[in-house]
Amino acid sequence: MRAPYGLNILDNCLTCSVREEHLFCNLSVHAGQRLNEIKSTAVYPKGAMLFIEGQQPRGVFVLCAGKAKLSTSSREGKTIITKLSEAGDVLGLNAVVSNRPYEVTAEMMEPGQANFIPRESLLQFLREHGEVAVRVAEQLSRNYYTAYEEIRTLGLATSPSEKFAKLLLSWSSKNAQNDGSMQVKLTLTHEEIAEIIGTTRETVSRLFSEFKKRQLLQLKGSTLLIRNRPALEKIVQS
Amino acid sequence: MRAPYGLNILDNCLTCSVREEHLFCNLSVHAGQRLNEIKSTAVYPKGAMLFIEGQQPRGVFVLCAGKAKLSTSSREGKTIITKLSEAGDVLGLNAVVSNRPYEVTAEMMEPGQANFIPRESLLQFLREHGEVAVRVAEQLSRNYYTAYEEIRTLGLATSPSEKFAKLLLSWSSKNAQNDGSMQVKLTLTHEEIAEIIGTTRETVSRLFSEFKKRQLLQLKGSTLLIRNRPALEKIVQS
DNA sequence: AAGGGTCAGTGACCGCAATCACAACTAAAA
DNA sequence: TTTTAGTTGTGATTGCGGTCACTGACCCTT
Repeated sequence: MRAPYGLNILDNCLTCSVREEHLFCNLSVHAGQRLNEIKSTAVYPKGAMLFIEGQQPRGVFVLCAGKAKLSTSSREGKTIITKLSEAGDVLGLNAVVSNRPYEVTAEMMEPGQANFIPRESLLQFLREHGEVAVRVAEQLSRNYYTAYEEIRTLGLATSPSEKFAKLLLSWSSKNAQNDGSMQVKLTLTHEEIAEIIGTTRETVSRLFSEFKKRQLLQLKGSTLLIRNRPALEKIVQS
Repeated sequence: MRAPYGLNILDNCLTCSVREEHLFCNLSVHAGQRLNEIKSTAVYPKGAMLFIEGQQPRGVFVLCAGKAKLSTSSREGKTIITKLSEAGDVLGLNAVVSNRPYEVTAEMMEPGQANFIPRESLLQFLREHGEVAVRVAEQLSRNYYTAYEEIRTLGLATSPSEKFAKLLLSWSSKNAQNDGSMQVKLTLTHEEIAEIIGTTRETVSRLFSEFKKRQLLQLKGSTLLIRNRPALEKIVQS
């Protein structure tokens, strides 16, 4: 079966491999079946908005394929990206649980697929399955810690170079190689990186130049190669 | 009964007036009794640390009297205050629920009193009382929204004056008067205000001077009088 | 009254990053 | 191909706010 945007629709993208620890993984058979009944799958093009900051919460989205960025904007148009989400992540959970407007905008960064679970169905489901409700609480707590990390980055780091180094390290730790250096596929524009670390596009551009000159990183096409991790760590806490 | 620090010890400061909506308010009789058994009350002097960032979570503190400030610091000593807590607030909940280190330091800003509930007792209590567990989830969600507001302030507001104006407004909205102007008791030092809005003591001092000159506020002793709320709102979104 | 401590106000200096402006480059569309 | 839109590199300029330094006000202790 062939879907638009060159994606293969997955029959049931809630299915998880055994090792995964996502919110809806490893449920009881009964809970899994019920979940399948209340979810609906859809395919989204690049740029699609799953939901927008300020909207009343309709439900949660479980990302199956593709990446999404979560962001908030001020009235004057300044935007910060607070999180990059990947397959397995649950989006909009806080808003749904607390019945407040979505606090962020979720936009697909590439074509992808997501399961949608309407608010009322989910809440009913949680009432029926206490085991899952506990998982939700844990997920909320994890979200809180992520937010707190963000606060520390924005509030404690002084210079853009410090935040940039921190970002690079967070990327490289996810893709650690066995040898010293490590590489990441760079899918973000300078503009987007700027929105993550709270600076301007030009500054990001200059930071890349500077870090290249200082042998901290290297670019081969869109592949980012971290050359000197210890030096980056030193910049972070300088 | 007379306690040190000029405080009267409250027999049971978990008791709430009917209107209050705190975490442990309006519980069932049974739950309330159980809670009383596992809590212990203590009195703290100004400057006392209830817990420190990075410590393993021992339990939660329910503030009964006095104010506390929650803060995080970087290794180099820079500090940001993320929240000012008052009577009724529950401190350390996230760390206890998720069993991660306290993410903040909680310091008494004035002499006060708090109930301590050990981690294991609380978790057991929550398992026994599903009703309360739900309340906890809601509280966690509220904490998350507070954190998100902080992110917006730090990430989207550009100038210190913007953040300062935002802070003043958040104070004045809590103490709105029927006439146009509104007043607040100012208990924070310039240094502390600086740590809230992420700038330096000197800048805060200059902001006070500037805002006084522009007729936005006025100081009578330690009483802060907001003179021109609309103008402040304009600064926030400028 | 004298001393030490914290806190507040203000001037001088200066460095960093935002802003503006423009050119070079890439990649997909016509 | 040519066009067009989006992205990136870099120079010049400038202003804001951090840093340093010092003074004065206030409070508490001795």
